[in-house]
Amino acid sequence: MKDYDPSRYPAVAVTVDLVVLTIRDDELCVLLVRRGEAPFKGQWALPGGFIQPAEDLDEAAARELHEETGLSPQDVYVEQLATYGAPRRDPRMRVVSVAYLALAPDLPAPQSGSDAADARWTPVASLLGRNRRLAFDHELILNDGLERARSKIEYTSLAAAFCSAEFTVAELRRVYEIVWGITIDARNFHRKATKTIGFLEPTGMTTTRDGGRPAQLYRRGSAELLSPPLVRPADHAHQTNDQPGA
Amino acid sequence: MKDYDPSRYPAVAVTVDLVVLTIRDDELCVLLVRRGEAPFKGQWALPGGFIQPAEDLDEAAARELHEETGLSPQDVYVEQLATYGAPRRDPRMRVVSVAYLALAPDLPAPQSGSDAADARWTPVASLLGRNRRLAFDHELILNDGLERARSKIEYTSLAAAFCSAEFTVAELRRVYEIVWGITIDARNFHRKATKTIGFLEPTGMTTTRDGGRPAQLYRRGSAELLSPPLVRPADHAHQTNDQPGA
DNA sequence: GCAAAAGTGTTCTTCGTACACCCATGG
DNA sequence: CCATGGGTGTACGAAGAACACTTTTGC
Repeated sequence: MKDYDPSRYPAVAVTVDLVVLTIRDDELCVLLVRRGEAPFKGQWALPGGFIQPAEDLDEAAARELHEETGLSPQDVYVEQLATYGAPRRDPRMRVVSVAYLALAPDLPAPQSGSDAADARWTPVASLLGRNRRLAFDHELILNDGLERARSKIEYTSLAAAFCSAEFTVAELRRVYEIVWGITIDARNFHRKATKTIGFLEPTGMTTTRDGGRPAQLYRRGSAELLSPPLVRPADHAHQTNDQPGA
Repeated sequence: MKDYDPSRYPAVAVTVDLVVLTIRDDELCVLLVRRGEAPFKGQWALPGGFIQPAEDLDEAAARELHEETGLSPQDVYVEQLATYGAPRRDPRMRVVSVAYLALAPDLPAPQSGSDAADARWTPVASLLGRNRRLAFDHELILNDGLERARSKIEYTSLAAAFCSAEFTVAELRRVYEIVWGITIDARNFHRKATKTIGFLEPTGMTTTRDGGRPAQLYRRGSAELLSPPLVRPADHAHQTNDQPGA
């Protein structure tokens, strides 16, 4: 960052794009918006927008998230994912996009969308062999976000971000099963989750909403990191760019 | 990314900054350059510079790395770290900086520096209680890079990126000991490292450069991910933003 | 031979997995 | 009283930690 000569450098626009994940009807879903203008008019894209002069990147992500979903940051886990800046990723001009990953519980209203014309929760499984691709390089960003989420619930307590404020051990286990696409022994999971200190905080209440014997209700505990982690079988490598934390 | 009205959005400059780490004389060191102009004139900063019109972010990082160290990307591991864009992090104008983490073996020439006036390998330990702070928010970026590196060598084979092309198990163990700041049982480490398939590739050669009985020389294996990982004791949380991979 | 580092074997304990079994509710 | 899911006990085997011990060099 030496001599800055504006004539040598083109105008660069900086945007934030959001990979907002939730679990609906036992499926992992991502929030997509339909583009109203060119380029990629009519195609689905990740929600996002330009950063504003006075806001930090995290603030821009929180603002966009609120505009698209009506959610405030305390209800949702948000972390920076990665930044994408290939020269021609947007045909109009040079756009560098800072992507964020957000994990939300199943939302009462699908999306309020004070802003976006058409926003929708889309099961990620339905995007795999799809004809209609996502706009820009959003498919790449989405895949990076998915891998980050899959890897991060191993060693952090983030899986609880997919659950509502009070949840049962079985509901938490369903999160792992859906995000990882595997089945987990309910009894061993129960033992491990309840014995990991700081992971689950008992409320003293019970529920029978899942049928059968009443289950204890828990809140998210204070622990950020799980040690030992909850490891998934070593079939797919966890390969992304997030270290634990952020 | 709806209506783009340039008048509503200020000019934004995008830079890449590099956290280049190596091990010299049994210390973890970072490459710093001394700033020749205001702001922060005379202070130490991470190397970096503006992105150019036709290059992707990764290319910009590789170019800056080559300019500062003379190293080409195949000698060094490089991955994107995170992006920093607080409104006034650079007093001159709005600058969004995409930070990269690079891990290099101990370099024959400290730095060639065809470009930077004054570049130096600085032990990170010497930066802790230091009076002279780093320029901009580079201390924050450096800390994020350090935590990423510490966490990433647990579950990837990246520790070998700190070693020269051919290395012994003991030299690899020293990397872990230095980066994590702990001591590791040499015998158990040897067993674990040599039995992790894809981690080490035997060359058939031996060396006595570390004294004692001759040691086998190995090359970096093909494995990116280590399973099971080499876990450090659970004192400090590994908290960053890198998932394995990248 | 002695120091120093490489490398192997063994023991102990901890932890994950599999699964038998009991508990508490709704219908 | 039976189906359903919640929750506990236990046995087996794999893997990590600690450390005794052997190997191969330089001096």
